[in-house]
Amino acid sequence: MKELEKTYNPAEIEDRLYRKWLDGKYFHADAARGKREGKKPFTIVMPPPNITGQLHMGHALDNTMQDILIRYKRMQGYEALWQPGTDHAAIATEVKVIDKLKSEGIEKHDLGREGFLKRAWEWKEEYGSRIVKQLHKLGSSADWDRERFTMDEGCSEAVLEVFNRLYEKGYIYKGSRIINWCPVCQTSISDAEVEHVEQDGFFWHINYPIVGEEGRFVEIATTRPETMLGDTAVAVNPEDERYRDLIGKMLKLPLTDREIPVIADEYVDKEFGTGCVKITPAHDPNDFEVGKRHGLEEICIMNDDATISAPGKYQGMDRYEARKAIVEDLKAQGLLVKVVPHSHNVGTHDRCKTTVEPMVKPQWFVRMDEMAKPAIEALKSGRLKFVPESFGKTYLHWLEGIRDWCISRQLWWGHRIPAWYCDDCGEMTVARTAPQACPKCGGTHLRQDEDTLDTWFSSALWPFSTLGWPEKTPEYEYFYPTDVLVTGYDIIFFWVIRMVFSGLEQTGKEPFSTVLIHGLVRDSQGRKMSKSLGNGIDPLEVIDKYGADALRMTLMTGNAPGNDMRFYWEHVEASRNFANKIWNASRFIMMNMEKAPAGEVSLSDLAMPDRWILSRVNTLAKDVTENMDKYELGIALQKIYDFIWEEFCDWYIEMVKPRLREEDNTEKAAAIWTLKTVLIQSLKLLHPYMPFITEEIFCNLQDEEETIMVSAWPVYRPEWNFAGEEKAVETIKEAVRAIRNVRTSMNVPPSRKARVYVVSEKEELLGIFEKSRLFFATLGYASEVILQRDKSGIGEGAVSAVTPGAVIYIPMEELVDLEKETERLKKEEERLEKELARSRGMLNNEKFVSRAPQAKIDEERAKLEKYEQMMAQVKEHLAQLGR
RNA sequence: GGGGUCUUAGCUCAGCUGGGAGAGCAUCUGCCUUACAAGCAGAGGGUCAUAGGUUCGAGCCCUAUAGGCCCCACCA
Repeated sequence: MKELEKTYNPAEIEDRLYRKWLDGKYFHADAARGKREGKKPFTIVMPPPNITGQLHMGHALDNTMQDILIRYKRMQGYEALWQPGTDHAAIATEVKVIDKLKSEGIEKHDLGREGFLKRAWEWKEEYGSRIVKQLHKLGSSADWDRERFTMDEGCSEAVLEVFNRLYEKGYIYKGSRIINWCPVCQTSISDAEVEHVEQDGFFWHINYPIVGEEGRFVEIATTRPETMLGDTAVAVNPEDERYRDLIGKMLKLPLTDREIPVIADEYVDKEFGTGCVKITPAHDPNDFEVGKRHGLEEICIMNDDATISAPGKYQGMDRYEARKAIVEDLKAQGLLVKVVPHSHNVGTHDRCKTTVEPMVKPQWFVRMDEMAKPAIEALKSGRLKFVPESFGKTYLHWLEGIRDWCISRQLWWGHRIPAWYCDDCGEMTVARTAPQACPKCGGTHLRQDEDTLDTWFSSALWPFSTLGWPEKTPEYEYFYPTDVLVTGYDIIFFWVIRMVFSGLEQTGKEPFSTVLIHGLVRDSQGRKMSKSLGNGIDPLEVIDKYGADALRMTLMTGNAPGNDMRFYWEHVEASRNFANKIWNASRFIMMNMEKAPAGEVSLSDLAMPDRWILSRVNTLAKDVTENMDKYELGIALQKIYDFIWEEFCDWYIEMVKPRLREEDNTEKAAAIWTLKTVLIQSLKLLHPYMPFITEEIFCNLQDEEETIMVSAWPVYRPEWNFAGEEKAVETIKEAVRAIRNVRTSMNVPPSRKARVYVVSEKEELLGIFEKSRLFFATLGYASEVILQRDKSGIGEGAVSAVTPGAVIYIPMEELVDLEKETERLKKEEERLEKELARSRGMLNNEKFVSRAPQAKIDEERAKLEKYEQMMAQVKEHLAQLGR
């Protein structure tokens, strides 16, 4: 045991302790050891941060929650594995690397695929570990020895295996379908990556002339006039009387020399627009479907960069430029009927915010219908559950309406699609390894597909690929399926759902049983933290200034699952203050431990307050455990906070001080033993939340254990339950509060001590005060405590305070202000009156008495009795004062 | 259009299976009481959005309404 510094200095402590934990291998989980020692596994896979990423508040919250759960379970004796790793983040990384190359004056395509990938790997080596180091600063107790990367050998192996299996099963196919194309990133993206943004635009009403009927037109309305170059029909609703005669007629497509038919399709809403819709199968997902139904030609009119490819005057123009030109030309030809302002949802690429261009391209897809079913069943059966539950609905809703997943990306950084094409016969071969020759014609000129896989394809396998799957490794056997997945609600679609169906399909099991969802950390004004706004708070800055424990505590207090929270520096300060509080309480306790009398202390030696606090911390352990098991991390923390600050520091330590000043005796020894014991219990309960400060104090406090990290989690002990003492101490506390209250209202300074009379007819109650005499006097600023059965000898100038079962008198001759005293008593009378009315109302209600649980009724009766007693006392006093 | 969620003290938020409304910060009043002024002791402050309903009893459950936020969706 050594002395602590006078003020808590996190910076000095945190790095040292983290190093110690790493060196001690405390984060390491081991399947063999777990099995050998008969421990139950507990596993969390860390959502792999992008290698492009820097630690932000979202990571800090996400990882704090995981660390809390892992540390908790580890202390409970589980073989707790927190599996970390990083994600190659296909698009994000590719963009970064391209930017870096540009700054060197190099274009991606100048380097070629090989050269580019070499640079990308270099980039990964340089920056990929940055975020991992930042997670260390947070105190994350992940098993870093097992750190994985979505593109490492094992994970790539898993990707190959899954791709092949799904292909063999017919769940992966290649096809020319309409997909979302990002003209800036020059790649296809999945539906989940499209963000719909409300934009102000226009409805252009355009007349399409009817062939052979001079002067007759069909008026269509469109928000995207430029796509008319790719129109291959105009559709009306078959039920629409207005246009029935038009069906089958041909229209002259303005600005082109093409003629297109009028077709009938249910898709058209009679009520919307003009009831006539131009159909552009190659550039609109709905039109694509209509086109398929009617066998329409798909005319692609755009290049990959969204410039017009259709031959003619618009060729080469950007899509918006072309829009302008086309509108002008239509106007010139008198075909533009009107322009109506119209706001509508526009699909944008979530990463770069570019407006997505629907395009028909050959891409790879995963069929979702079959795999969605078991994923839906997993939730419905309860094998998979969300916390909070409401997110289960989001999950179901998405799965029930799921469409095939476009998994091919026109990027270089990622897992290359394992398909090879024969130059000789055109045969396509999907395989686990590059085929030597074409299986059909035997040709040896094989080219691998140029595309790579959606980055989420590999993340979807993360819970098992990181454990060695498809090999049946000891880790996979022991730790899989994992237990909890912790993540934000914003990536349920991207990731959680895909992990669930992948896990079910490949391993036959849900990859985890619980999904713990948290919200966003917003700025103090409630805005999302973002780079563009510049309102982000850097978690590392918070750690530097206040320590990781304070940051963690800030993120966890008052945070309920799924709810967003706001970040305030004031909250960090409050957390820091709490750390300081514990620090100083510990300092005080250790100071006294040095002066502790020798000898063993047994439970029977404990005084009333000792038993009280021991009983309280015992209950706390039980409550906190229950809350944590229900993932109510914020509630558990609040309880720990309240216990340490109020019950332990403000009450117990103060109660014990007088005893600590005495000569060595059993009572003093008992106090010191209790202080130490309760502190240790508290530190353990707090450790998952504030790992550093608890470890530092724990290690200075005792010599038996090397770390709090793997010390035993407090469990409820029946022998520490002292219900009688709990009640007794509550009585004393009420009396103390009453005294303080009276004194404050009389403006009596604490330095002025006074005699305190406790008057009660109850022997038992006087007995409690007798036992508490010493600390009661200190807490109540008493020069002397006098216990008696009646009011004799107290004199006139005494103020009084009514507590249940006893009345307290404090002689304050010259300080007594009759007016104030009366006022105080009247107020008390009023309060009691209300309570009595409430209580009597309940008990006089026959239905309450007949239907409420007996315990509730008894409780209420006891209260009534108590209030009646107190009321009688108050009235008596008022009478004495002549009021 | 569908779904979710929120509305509780001046501010930010908790409130577990329904049983006397809580915390932090802020405000006010006293205190440097030898662990802590990053502290101690007190105090004020809430028709729990509104209206119905269920119940002996509702901040909590049900219905509707208003407002905020979010997600999903193919109305061109």
